[in-house]
Amino acid sequence: MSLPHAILTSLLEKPASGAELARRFEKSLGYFWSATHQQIYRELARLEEAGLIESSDRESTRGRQRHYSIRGSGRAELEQWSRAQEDPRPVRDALLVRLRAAAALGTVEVAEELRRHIGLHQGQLDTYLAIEHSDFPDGGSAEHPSARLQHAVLAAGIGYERAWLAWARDTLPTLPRDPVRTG
Amino acid sequence: MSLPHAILTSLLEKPASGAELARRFEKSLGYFWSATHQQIYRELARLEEAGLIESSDRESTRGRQRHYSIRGSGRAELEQWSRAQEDPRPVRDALLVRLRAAAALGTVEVAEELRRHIGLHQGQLDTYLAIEHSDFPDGGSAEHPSARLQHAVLAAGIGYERAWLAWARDTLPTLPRDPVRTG
DNA sequence: ACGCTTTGTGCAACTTGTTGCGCAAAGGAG
DNA sequence: CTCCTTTGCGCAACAAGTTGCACAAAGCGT
Repeated sequence: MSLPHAILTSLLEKPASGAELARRFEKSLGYFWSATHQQIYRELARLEEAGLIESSDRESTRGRQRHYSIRGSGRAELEQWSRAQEDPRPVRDALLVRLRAAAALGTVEVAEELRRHIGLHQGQLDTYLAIEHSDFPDGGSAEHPSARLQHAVLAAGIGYERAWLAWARDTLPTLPRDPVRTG
Repeated sequence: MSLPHAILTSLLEKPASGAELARRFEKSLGYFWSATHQQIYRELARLEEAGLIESSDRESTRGRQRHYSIRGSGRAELEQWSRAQEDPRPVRDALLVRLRAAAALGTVEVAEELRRHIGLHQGQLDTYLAIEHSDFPDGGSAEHPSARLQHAVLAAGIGYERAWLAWARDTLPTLPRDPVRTG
């Protein structure tokens, strides 16, 4: 899939230890490709075995910090992957399955859960906007290409959350037994 | 996760064989929870073993069609699940990882791939709109609750694709080495 | 020096999702 | 009837993702 490539990307941006990578995946990269620390450690081991990355391997470092960096072959692999064609994966949203189940059952109240999700998505949107404000203070006009791409990635997240919220706020008042609200 | 519940939902809407379910997952349900036929068969076996569904089990039906329908306990399980709280899963979009890799590499042309994805998403949007046109001809005002929910689910897909396309068309002209285009 | 907590690393087991293949039955073409 | 394709069912193997636990080292308060 693309977890190894996400790790290579992060290591290319800056070398790091496994724990540091895990922290990055909690924040920036993980917003659109999440991973647990176990996934990361396993993948780091594979990448090192494949010769794409290297580590400060003081012998028998169990419990000690290990620092990884990308090698030339890793960069080449990443370059090839980022040029390749890969179709988008279908969306997966359990909430929509539940709405459909609720429609088929006819007896389930979903408004409250929808409101809860609105809060969560609003929080995510706020996070994105805060990052945009701090990392891309100008309107995006005078950035150099690399910053533009990073900004574009962030903009995708912002656009997604806004669309989700707009849908949810349109949908909420149409649900049965739910008072009409204006978002 | 929620594959079993997606199957229960589909069986509640209408009993079916495994192949019929697989076809439905290609179409409506699978737009927001996809599954291969092997996943479906495996899950049907588990659900039957758990007593949530039942099948026309003419003994040793290898190669023959087997018809499944939901039982009372299955409906109860589905009802409980659709009432439960479950947080949304983080987005996963490999294209965004690739954009970020391209930003870090600084040497990769991504405009063409982005254009290709625009075509794919536009196709998906068209599909959704065609379904909306045929299944929900009136503006959504006079529908009964169950149809409203189904329409809301479809609207989520439409909103998602539109947001994605808007983002992509904003992003495309800002990419390096790419002529400015108006969407 | 001694515990206690936090951080970093990792194993093991499990669940979920994917890919590739095989086989049985049905149905049309010759 | 026989061949051949399509449809439905399913196994086996694998890849990806998750959960729970364990253990070593470092930092910290006492």
